[in-house]
Amino acid sequence: MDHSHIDQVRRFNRVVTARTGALSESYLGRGRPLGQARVLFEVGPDGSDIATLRESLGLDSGYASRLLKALEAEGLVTIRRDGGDKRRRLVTLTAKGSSERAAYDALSDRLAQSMLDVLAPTQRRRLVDAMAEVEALLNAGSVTIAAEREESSDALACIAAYFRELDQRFENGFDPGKGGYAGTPAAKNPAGAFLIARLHGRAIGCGALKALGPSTAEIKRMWVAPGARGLGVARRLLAALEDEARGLGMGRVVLDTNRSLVEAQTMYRKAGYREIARYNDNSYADFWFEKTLGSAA
Amino acid sequence: MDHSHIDQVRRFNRVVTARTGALSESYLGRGRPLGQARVLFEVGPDGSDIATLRESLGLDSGYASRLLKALEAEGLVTIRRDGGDKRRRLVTLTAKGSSERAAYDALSDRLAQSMLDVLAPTQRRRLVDAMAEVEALLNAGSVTIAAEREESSDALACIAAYFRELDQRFENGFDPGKGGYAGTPAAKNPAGAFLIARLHGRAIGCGALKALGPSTAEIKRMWVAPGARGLGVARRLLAALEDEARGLGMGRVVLDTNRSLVEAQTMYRKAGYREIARYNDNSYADFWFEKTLGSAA
DNA sequence: CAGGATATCTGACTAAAGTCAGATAAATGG
DNA sequence: CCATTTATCTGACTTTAGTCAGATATCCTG
Repeated sequence: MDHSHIDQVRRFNRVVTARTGALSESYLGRGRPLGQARVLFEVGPDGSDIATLRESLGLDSGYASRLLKALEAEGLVTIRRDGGDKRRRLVTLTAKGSSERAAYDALSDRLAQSMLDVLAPTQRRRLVDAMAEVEALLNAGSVTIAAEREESSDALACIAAYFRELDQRFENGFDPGKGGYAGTPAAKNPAGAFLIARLHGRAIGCGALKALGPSTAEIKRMWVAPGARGLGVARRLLAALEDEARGLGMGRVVLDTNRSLVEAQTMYRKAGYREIARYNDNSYADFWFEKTLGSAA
Repeated sequence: MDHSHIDQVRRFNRVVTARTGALSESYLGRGRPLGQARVLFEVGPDGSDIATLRESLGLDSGYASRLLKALEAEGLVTIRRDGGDKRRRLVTLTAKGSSERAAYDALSDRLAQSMLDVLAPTQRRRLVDAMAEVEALLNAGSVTIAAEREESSDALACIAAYFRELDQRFENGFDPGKGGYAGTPAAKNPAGAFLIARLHGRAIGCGALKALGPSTAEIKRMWVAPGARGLGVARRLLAALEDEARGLGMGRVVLDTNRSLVEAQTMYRKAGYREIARYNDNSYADFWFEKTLGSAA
């Protein structure tokens, strides 16, 4: 890889950590160790249970217990049994705790503010836009893709969102029941797969594989949530589906698409797909593609 | 200010600190406390004196002393007297120290690498570009502007760079001795000022103020280093010069500029300057501007 | 209902980070 | 040359962060 890229990233890391490190320091200004401040903040306005806190902050059980006890002694939180599972304990902020938390919140705001303050409106806009871009692309690195059951609630939600989008984008709308579209669900078709892309646990995309014959699989239901587009998730989903197909011994994948999904067609071509003749009777399809799979990626 | 901007900055801070926090953790992987690792890294390939280390890492003198002693005991650095000032001590890496430092360097590289790895080339480019933008704009906040002596070496270097640039950009070149350009140096003209813009100590821009009469000052030698453009430094320099003029009791500032400096003209107009008739015999000038100064900004 | 799993707490630690008040030696400024 | 300042070191601390091995109470499963 180009080393100038790495240098830029390192320069970025240096500058940004110097800036954001100021936040931890300003937190200390309230006379409370950082650990306690972080817990107080993480409890949040609606409270939380200890297990969730430990999970999200990565704390040892003993350590968490002591931090909370310190906050309780200061009168910032109250800890009580969970009504359902009596082993669990729920943490909620007292009035005093809420106002302390609000103070930390204000400090975070002030730091953010101070990054923008010195800039003119034009530069401010540019900074915010660039930050959004960095954030999105860094998050892209945390996107995981894994096979899941097609009947899971996340899978169904993805498919529903996908259908909804098709209905909006196709010239004459879209009805999953019509047009010879409905395929055999993967459950009834063992030689298939359903992949879900997740970002921090949230499902943000999906794609399905369905066997058409002994050596050909069809890719269907490729969808990426609008907020996660432009991050290469679709490209990765496609590659993962091809890997699945390869794993099932398939030598070729095909897919169809509608003329209104222009970005998809561009992506398919870039991924090595080439247009072929109609291979099914899906009345929503305008283009058909295929790709021959090599033995390895 | 728009709160959505603040929210974006805070989201950015969260995501980025989570990512860069990984660096500290990976540093711990070499079995040495972070404090020691940071000192070892900061010593750098060419060595450093203790005072500089303390300054840049913000360490207490006792703490620094102990950290260095630990590194010395491990055989990673040697500490010896400064030849000149014998109170000072110089720290240099041993061969072993250099290779340890290189290992930390490689860890930083690997972290940077890992941020890029998962992305496709297109997204990689976008991330690097956005990072460069964020870095530059955050640095813009650290730019300081202060009056300095016009004869200081940094001031002279700025002016030299400015003249060199004019020579390149003007259609027929530029010679500071010719064309009625040379003004009375500020030193001989008490009612004036010379401002330098600095980023982390480095001079990155300048601007001078020279009295033309009891209530009119001229702005000259406005220059910003090419690498620091687009950050609003010129705008801030201009505003600072106007403040200086105001402080000197001036009610009006004027300036001249060459037709090839298009961005400058745009900036002047945006800052409230309006074009006036020729007021001097500078043969390099094509446009003349003035601005009436209110009592407060 | 027995036996294991879970959620939390307690006590007993350790290491790291950092602070503070001198002590020492060299430099600097009148 | 004397008083100050500066650069560093030493010893004696404190606080924070974090770990680990039980102890306890509750829940879940067969």
